[in-house]
Amino acid sequence: MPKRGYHHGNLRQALVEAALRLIESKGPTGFTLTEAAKQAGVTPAAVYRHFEGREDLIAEAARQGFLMFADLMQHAYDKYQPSALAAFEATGRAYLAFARKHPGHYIAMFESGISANRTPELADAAARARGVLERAANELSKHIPADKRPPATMFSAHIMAMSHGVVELYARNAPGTSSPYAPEDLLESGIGVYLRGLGLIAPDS
Amino acid sequence: MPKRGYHHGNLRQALVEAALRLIESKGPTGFTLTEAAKQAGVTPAAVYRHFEGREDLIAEAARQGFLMFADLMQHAYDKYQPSALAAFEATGRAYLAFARKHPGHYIAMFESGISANRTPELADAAARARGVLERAANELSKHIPADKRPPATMFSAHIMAMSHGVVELYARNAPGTSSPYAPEDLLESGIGVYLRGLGLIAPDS
DNA sequence: TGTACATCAGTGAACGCGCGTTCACTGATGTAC
DNA sequence: TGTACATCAGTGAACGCGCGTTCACTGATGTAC
Repeated sequence: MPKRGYHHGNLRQALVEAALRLIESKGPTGFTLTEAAKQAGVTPAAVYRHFEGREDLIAEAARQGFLMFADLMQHAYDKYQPSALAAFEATGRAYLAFARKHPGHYIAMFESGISANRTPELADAAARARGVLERAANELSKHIPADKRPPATMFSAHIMAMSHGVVELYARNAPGTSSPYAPEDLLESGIGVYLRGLGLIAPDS
Repeated sequence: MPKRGYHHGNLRQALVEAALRLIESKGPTGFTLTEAAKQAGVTPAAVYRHFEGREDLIAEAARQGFLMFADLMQHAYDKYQPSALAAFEATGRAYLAFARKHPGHYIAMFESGISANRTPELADAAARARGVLERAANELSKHIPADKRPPATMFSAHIMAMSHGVVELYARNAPGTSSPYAPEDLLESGIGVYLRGLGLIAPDS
């Protein structure tokens, strides 16, 4: 962390990290260019050497998030290969694990109001994450008879929806909204029922 | 709409409605006390005759939303009785219909950062909405053999998660994030697979 | 019906604040010779 | 190695803005007699 001297060293990334910390602790609304600059030990004006403005900084945080997200899911998937089922389930668990471990990134990606199509770089990163889950769904769906197989994109959309819903409704919020179930259990059991519905798990287990 | 004269007539509700319009068009972040007052044809200071402040106004909008939400789901449920299955599916459709028809309310309820436990009134309204879905889930789960029946609260949590996820990921956003599927189809098919997984729909249909 | 009065919903001016952004600048760093 | 110079990352002051909130006030409305 070369900070001595007039120049910062790696201000761009320091700003992204400060932004992530702020987004995590204050929500996307509470995040402020000025505050991020202050946390990075720099004047607000310095931010404009590295980003076009506030939104651009959030977008970069989101982009890095999508890349990590994709890597994490890919890694989980690979680890449980060659079982398409186990690998798929691991991918689902990785979804929630990412949201828990990197809430700042998650919020920047999904709750900041930044469109995933804001820049080509951001769109690419988002598509890469989506691609991991879709490939996992695609592999898994080969185990369903072709005539009763839903499209893999629909299938993965269902899983993303349930995962995102669990994160938003049950894994966020400190107090109060408590459900009696741990988010992990909720998601795991929900995906289990769903996969049983697709005939991928034996009906009685 | 009695507006003539010095007094407004029904400023409290006019402010809630202005807030809903603003939240819908600008997001929870874009919503402003000052702007809501202006839209209601009134000085910002007048708001404080009816609400404690900005958050309190949003909370009231959310409260009204939860009540409407509960009514809408209850109505859908009643309409398809006595078939527990049809009634449950109708309730799921009502979820999405509400989110689509009343985006301002939906955002105030789920995306504004207002805790559902902020006031007893708000908590009651939220609990009432949750209760409708849980009763529907409970009725339906009676059709599952007791030994392989998941708790109705978990069951309804799964459905809420998937519904909320579909709303957030596929039913919001004007451009870009387009999935190839209509949110209604996505949710209906997702719930269908899920219910099949519970053994509530014949495995081959 | 008419008058006196209490209530209280809304006014308007003011506040302090932190925001995002701009600008001309400065001085540390890296490079060419 | 030493000097001259170009680059460019960060400064600091300033901007205009709209925010949420407060306050003493005013005047329309409703009520008692």
